[in-house]
Amino acid sequence: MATNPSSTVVRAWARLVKAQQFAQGAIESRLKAARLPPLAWYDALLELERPGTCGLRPFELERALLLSQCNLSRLIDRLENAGYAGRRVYEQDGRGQVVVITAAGKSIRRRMWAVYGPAIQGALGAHLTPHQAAVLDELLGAMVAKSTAHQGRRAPLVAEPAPLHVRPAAGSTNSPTAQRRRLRPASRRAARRPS
Amino acid sequence: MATNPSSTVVRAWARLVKAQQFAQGAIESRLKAARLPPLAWYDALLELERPGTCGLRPFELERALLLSQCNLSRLIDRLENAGYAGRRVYEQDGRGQVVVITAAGKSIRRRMWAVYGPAIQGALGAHLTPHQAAVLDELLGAMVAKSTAHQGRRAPLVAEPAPLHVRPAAGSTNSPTAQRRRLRPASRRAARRPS
DNA sequence: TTCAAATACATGCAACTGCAACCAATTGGA
DNA sequence: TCCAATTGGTTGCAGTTGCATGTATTTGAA
Repeated sequence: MATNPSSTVVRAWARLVKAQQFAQGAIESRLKAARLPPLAWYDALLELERPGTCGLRPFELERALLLSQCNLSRLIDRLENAGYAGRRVYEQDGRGQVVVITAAGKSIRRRMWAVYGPAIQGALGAHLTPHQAAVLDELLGAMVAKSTAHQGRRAPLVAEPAPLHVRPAAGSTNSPTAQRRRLRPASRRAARRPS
Repeated sequence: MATNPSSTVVRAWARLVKAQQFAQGAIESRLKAARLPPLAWYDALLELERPGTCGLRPFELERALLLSQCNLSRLIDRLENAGYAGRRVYEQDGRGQVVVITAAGKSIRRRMWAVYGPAIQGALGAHLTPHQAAVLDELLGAMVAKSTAHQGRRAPLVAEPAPLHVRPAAGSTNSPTAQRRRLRPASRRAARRPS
């Protein structure tokens, strides 16, 4: 376990970092140029839209997004201030919450995908043949799976990144079952339009 | 160019992000546990140690490390405050500087590698066969090369991540040719031990 | 029943990042 | 020669992250 990596593994690691930084930089700057929210918002909104309309507990989002608890809490703040998500009390456990996506959240996610999708293609897809993409996908998938299973000290991580990106998401915007029992501190930061 | 990516490419992208985050998190936390500086310091010190003892201009480091200029300036501040690097005036151009690594910098880089190397192996190498590692390395290398060549609007990026990691680095710590003409503002932030 | 431990989430603080603005030296015409 | 444009680097500010801590609720065992 404490052995040194081969030079191939080291080079692969260096390139993994560079490739990710490069692609993320390009994507992030395209979103910014379109005056859209950052990537992290998209990921969160996508997760929230995924499981029907029931919403997600913050700690579930935390694992799905690989975020620390405190940062997730503040990300939800921002989404809430922007009107893209809302907090509901979790009836079965007074400590807990359920985070739900709003209609505006669904809308902005779709608008982001219109930029995000082509940006992925430009940063990754354009440089790979379909076969290369499949091989890369397989290798990285195996790595992620082993990482989460093996040394999964932080969190189990979401099982699959999953390709879902545009979906009807049948159901009403607000869950009628959540009765809004008022959330605890509620001393949230002042709202700021993401403009 | 504005086309949508295949679902395979999207999944590969999602996994690229997860794999990188996971590995980086694991590595970073191992360094922290060993009370060593963060990864970014290592990368910078490695670049500084690479080209003989002549040092590097900040804008060269900027491209090598994929950092913005303002952030690099502050990273150099931190390295300087920690005693791991120094600024020298660039005689041929009064605006410019040359950043050089100190003996302490070389020493800490080696101590970091003792943790960093095994951490790479644990986060990446342990999950890949040698053949898989070679394939991943190839694919990512091609991607990085195409990215930098194609839409290289930010910077040319370093040609090769290069495996060099433990090296004699023959030469004195301080270049005897730099005459220390005093650097401009010099109103640096107060030194803080990285401890 | 009661209370310590665990869980779910929030927040103060320091550090780090990106953006925009800035200053100084150099270059390149007119 | 002179001055506008460019290049090299720094800094103020606002926003984001990590760490440690705090608070409310629930669980579990005596």
